[in-house]
Amino acid sequence: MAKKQHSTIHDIARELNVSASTVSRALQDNPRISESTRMAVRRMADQLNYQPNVMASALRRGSSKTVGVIVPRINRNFFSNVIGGMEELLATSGYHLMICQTHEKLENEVVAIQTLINARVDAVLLSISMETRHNNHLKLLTERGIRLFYFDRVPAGTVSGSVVVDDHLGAYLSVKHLLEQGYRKIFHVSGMDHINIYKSRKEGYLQAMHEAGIDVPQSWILSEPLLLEGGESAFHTGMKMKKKPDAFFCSGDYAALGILQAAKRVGLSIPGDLGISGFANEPFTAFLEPSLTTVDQRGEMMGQTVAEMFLRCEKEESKAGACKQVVLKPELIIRNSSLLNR
Amino acid sequence: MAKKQHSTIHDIARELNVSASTVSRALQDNPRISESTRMAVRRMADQLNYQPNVMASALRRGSSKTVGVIVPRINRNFFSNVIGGMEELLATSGYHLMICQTHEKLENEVVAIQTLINARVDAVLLSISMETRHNNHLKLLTERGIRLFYFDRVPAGTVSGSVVVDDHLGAYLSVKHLLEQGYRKIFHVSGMDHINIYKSRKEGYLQAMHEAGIDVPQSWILSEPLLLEGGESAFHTGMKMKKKPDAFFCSGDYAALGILQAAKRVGLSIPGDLGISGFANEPFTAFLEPSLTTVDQRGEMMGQTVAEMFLRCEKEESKAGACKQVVLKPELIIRNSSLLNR
DNA sequence: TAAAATAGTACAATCGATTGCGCACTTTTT
DNA sequence: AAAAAGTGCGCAATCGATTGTACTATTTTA
Repeated sequence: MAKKQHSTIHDIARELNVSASTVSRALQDNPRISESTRMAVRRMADQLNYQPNVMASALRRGSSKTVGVIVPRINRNFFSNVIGGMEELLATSGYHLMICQTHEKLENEVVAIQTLINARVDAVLLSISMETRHNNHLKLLTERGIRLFYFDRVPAGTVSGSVVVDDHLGAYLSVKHLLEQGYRKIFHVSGMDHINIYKSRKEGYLQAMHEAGIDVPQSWILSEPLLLEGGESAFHTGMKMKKKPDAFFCSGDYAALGILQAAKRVGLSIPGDLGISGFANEPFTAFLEPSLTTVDQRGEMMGQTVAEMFLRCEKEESKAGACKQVVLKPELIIRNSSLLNR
Repeated sequence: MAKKQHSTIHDIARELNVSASTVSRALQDNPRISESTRMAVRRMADQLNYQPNVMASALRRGSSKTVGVIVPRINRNFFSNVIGGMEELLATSGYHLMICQTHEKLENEVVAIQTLINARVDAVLLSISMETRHNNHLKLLTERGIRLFYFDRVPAGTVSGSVVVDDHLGAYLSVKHLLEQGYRKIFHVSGMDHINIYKSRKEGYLQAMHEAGIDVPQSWILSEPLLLEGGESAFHTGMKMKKKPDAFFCSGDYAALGILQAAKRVGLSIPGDLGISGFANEPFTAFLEPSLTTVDQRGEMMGQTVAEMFLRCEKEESKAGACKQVVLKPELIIRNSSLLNR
């Protein structure tokens, strides 16, 4: 089978006895081209099944119609939702996604940034890795005039465009709900403080507790990896204390699951003996027994919102820094793991 | 802040008083360039922080160092695992991923193909949508000399390079396990037959049943959408029959979950009264009560394998068609929903 | 009616890297 | 010592689209 060549504007030009520049302008609806030739060009273009070579045009104008996305892991429910949301919006505006994973390693993040710079992406949408504490590598982007937008995980002190969910509020609502159910000794399993989201969740927790007039001793806040094992370990730490918790608010669903499993193993009833709430609304939380109260982070909407923000900035030629910071409202999803009085 | 320009091979050439072509060749380790100039070029390159413009080189050589990936949905556990696997491998070889979703619509698949052609991707890795029954749109790819590899969902009669999991075997193992547990009237909730994976799973089911000397009437095979509701509906259909099922083998985990929930709602004990097994090893299956027996499809490995296949073909200049079809071994994960005699 | 404005195109340079061909010089072969 | 082979590099064309400038009619204005 002969390899069919892509046709170019020159092919169209030759067929029509005009110049390539005329074809180029006609296809861009440049007003300097007469209606008649514009039409002729269009007709010939799809007769030849012309498809513009994006690389040629990208090379010329310096913009690739591609945006880079950097996430810790693609195969994490939240992030794949975000990416899904982005793709939907950007695809309709003719943009492509280029996706990189950091696996929570700063080193990979640096490489990814470099890669995306080389690919001459028009913008980078980033959720920083756990290890990221400075932003020297991000300066490379702004130096090259590549817009940078953050979502979900934003480095401390960021003023540039970003979309996050109101973690503080999510935590606050969740803890308030636990308090309303009558729980008092609510412990908190937190992540690491230098990641904004975990810090905010902790603060939301503290605010709800303070408003309820409950003094939270340091010992109630357990900093653990937000995994099954972390939850398990937090559960046992809590249960060994003289003043045992009657509920746990976790900054992650897996940690909450770890607690739930550990609690059931030692015969505690949930929510009777122990209330539990998590964070993220992982798909499995709905199917646990009891089903797990959690906070939905609006992943898909977050993706759409960042994408929208980028598109708007692109149109208005404004800087990413000038774009505001959007804060989405999280949704508290009340399920059985915290529903005492019904 | 002045926008720092990317430096080019011409900048390097000027500094060193050599020609751009020499620089280009030096950077490619072309043997016709002397060791000394090669070194000088290298040194100057990173002194100027040179980064090749991939678009320029892509334009010239007609290859973009990018591969397109088309999946039904990014935010589905299995597919995000696959993509994760691909990314890992391809990134280390300097390839980028461009990702499109079809949302199971043929129409979107056609658009995605066209998009990827325009982006001049070096290859397309595809898992077809539910609606895809012909492959006219795929011919566009081969006509343009773009390699096409399939994973997981392969159109009937495909000979080109593909990676699938042995669905037949997975189903066979699963059903055999159910039989060993003593279940006999094992019903099957299947997907649609024109998708190879569902067809294979059904055949695996049938083979295991035949080998056990059990005759499977048509009525035992329930074709339902593989969702919660589909499972629920299948459960009720089965329970209304005079000869009720004592187990269900489902081609999807969500359908299995639907059955599990429906069964529990009517007071059936699992696995005592009813055995259940699913397919896909969704994360939630491990946390159900009882935990769900299922088949793992090796998503990450599948992604790595297709990526590897592409890289190999690329190196050997062989055609995708010449690449063999790899069949991965699935892993039966036995959990409590089917574990009778312990 | 001559000058000025406008419309519609074409020319040619450009984006940055790649590559076939050829030139000059050195080394090896006969 | 002349011919052949090899080495190291530069020239210039090329990939396909974009765009500033120039050019030729045609139309409008003074």
